[in-house]
Amino acid sequence: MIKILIADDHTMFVDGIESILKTESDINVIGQCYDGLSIIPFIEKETPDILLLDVNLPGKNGIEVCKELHAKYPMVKVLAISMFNEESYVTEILNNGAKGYILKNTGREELLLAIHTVQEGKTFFSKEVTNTIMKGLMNSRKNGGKKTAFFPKISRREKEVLKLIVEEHTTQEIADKLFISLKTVESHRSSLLSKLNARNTAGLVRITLENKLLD
Amino acid sequence: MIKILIADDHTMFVDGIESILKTESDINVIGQCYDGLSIIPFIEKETPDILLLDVNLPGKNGIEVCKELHAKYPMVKVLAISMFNEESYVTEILNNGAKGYILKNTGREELLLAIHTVQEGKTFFSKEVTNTIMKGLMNSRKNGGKKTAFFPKISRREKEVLKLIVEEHTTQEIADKLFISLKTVESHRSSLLSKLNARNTAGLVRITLENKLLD
DNA sequence: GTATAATTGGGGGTTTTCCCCTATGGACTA
DNA sequence: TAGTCCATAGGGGAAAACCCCCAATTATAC
Repeated sequence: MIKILIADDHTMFVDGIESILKTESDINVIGQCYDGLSIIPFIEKETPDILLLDVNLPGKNGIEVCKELHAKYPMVKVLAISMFNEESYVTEILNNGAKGYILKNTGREELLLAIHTVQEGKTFFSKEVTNTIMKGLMNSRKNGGKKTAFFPKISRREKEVLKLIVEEHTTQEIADKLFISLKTVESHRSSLLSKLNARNTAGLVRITLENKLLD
Repeated sequence: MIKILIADDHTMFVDGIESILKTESDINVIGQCYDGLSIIPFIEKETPDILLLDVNLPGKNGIEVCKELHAKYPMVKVLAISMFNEESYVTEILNNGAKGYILKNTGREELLLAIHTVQEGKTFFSKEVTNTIMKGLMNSRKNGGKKTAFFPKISRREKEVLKLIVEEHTTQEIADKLFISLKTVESHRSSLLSKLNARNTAGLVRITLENKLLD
């Protein structure tokens, strides 16, 4: 019996996968998570064999979850699911320990095949994803590694602050929401201005949206 | 027996909905379409009671399909499904004859409720969508019901100021560039804040970019 | 195991934004 | 012709953002 945990913020999608898997006698869905933050606590209570993990999750994104999970619970096999065949997503989550990557437009048969393949300790990718990985490898050989990173890495906390800035909150409001001092938020703001090379809040918001830094 | 046609390009999602609906004795899924172009031909052969229609479809998008369908086959009730609670999507597809709009993060129970409600000839919206519609209505009443602008009209000068704000210029710099007084620019800023219903510069920039107000 | 980075926080100050008020001339329009 | 919007501009004040300085603790990476 393969124990599976599903993590996706789209309820209807989670219900859908569950309905598909329910008909399989050797698969047991032991739980659902609708955001990134609840996954680790769930696994601390009950360990699944496979985690079906959406790459774009609210709270804490799939890549971060995968990283943490791979360190703490390496026996849990992560099968990443995503709407997008995005090179950056694929590469990053695979680098963080995911055993497979399938797209949301793959069918029932392929989903079951992916689950069984991953359960046997092998890796599984959708056909389209395989192509993407190939392209990625070729590019990285051409320019010798990382081609992205136009921006210095933004930390977890900075990203939280940035999100609230974009949502029109003032520094004081952000401090209250995050239970930290006004001065700390000002620190993060100033790091963000410097890292993103912005002159003011307007620039912060523009650069964030134009480069989809919060997705 | 309610006959349903599902149209969504994400196979896994289609399978999911189908699995959910299969357990209902009064619902019969008569077909699946994975792109916009195949929907009308299908309906010409076999007419469903309800079309579960994804707003973002390859080939021909959901809004166009809905429009054509509403003209040719008004008896088919369209229940729009989308990943996004986007005001423009919601308003447009409802203006083109859709009977309901639900998000992909609504659960199994709500999906069934939506189907039964629409089948009775009533309309159904997710809670979040209702709020979006309300906002849209308020805006469209303000500017006399024009469908293009969900925001009050922004004047030529205001647009110039807005552009410079997004480009990270301060009020003083904008005044110098446009050869007008600081106070005048402040006037325009404050009109913009009020018209776009923003709290601060961050909101101004976010709303501008999200709604492509400068294109 | 030692750098490096992240997170936290404070003092003190300047600049910018935001808000209230008023006001005038011109252009469009009901 | 009166009413409304637009663009212009100012006084005065409160709030927010931005800029230096600094420093402690904790992660994380190499």
